[in-house]
Amino acid sequence: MGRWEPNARGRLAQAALELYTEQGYEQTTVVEITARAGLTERTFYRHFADKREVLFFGTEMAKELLARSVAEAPADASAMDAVGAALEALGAEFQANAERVRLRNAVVSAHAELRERELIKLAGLAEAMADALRDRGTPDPAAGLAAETGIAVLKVAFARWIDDPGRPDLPGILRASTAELRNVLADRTPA
Amino acid sequence: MGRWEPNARGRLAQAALELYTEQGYEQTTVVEITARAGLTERTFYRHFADKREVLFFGTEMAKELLARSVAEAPADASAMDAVGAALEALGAEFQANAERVRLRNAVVSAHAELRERELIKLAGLAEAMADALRDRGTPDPAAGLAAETGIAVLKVAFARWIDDPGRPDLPGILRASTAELRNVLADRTPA
DNA sequence: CGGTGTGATGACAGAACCTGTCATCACTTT
DNA sequence: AAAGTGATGACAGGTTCTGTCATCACACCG
Repeated sequence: MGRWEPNARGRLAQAALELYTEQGYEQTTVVEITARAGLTERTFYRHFADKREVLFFGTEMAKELLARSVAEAPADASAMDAVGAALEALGAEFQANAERVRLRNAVVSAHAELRERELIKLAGLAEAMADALRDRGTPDPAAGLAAETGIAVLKVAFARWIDDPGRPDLPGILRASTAELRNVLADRTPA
Repeated sequence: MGRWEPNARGRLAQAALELYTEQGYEQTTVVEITARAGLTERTFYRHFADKREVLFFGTEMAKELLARSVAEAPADASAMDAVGAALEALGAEFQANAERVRLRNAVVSAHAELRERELIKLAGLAEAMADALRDRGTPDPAAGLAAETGIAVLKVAFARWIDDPGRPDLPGILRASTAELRNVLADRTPA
């Protein structure tokens, strides 16, 4: 449907990531982004709530993936096992797009503003998992605890995945981190 | 030492909390805050990095309290026990200033911008605990996991404390939540 | 006692972010 | 062919935040 070039949203996101990477987030103005995408500043704000949001396109998809994975876990799986399965599904997705994920992460982690936005998105993911757990019968506060703890594991595992390009198996790191956490909680800190 | 009225920083923080409470965060401009404090806009930004930061005065103190509590935990305490002790110390502090904490929380939780800032502060608290754990010999990734998980417990327990004014014992809620988490991780979801 | 810092503040300009509002225009529907 | 729709452009304007220079009380120093 288009009098105009198609996919304005995608063009804006693409232009933004390029410019943020090329010359830095703070050095890039919204006008520059829209100029590269062949649009005007006002239109940028019709597609994205603010200058940060353009980098968090995929969050909604991640949320759905986590919620669906929790919902589809075997009925006899524990809450934490359902969360673990969801995390591994998301980890596999990250790994399948490793290059883009790493590039985006480099931009985000370099700017406090963007890290803040990332954290609230992660909180949203936790909330989605908690809701899905409650739907399958997990009571409170266990649902919230399992979900928040899952995000804590995701943070730690993701950081290790980023730091160690030689170990590309993110789902494996997630599984290992969860196991490690069980040890930590069980009071047997490993050597 | 002053040609000017003393404690400009405190006056600004006080005026800001008042105005945010009276008329809302978004409806309050920095100029209004400085007018009430008898200063100019430019001076506000000499004391606080931005309009949000003025609400996060106490974070540095909380960070020190957590780090100190972890460091001072018995040498034979596990990582998670040290984290638990630190959380309870912070919880006691919150409870001792319950009114102010609740008031501030009402403002923060009503605005996404402020929740973002809160989350990055919480991440800073986790980092401080992780550092303190490493100092006392906890290896990675256990240190990061224990710290991040501790913050996850804090979030859940704090929310319960806020939601249920009839149950004022935050340290107790923290201890119970940690115990509950051990159950969740041990795969025995309670009735 | 007078000169010279020093440090916090004021004054002012200006860039960038974000919003409200109305006009435009191709395409669709009736 | 007329009316409707939806995305975009154009423009004005408020707010946040920064850079820069001036001011002024106090401290220190000779």
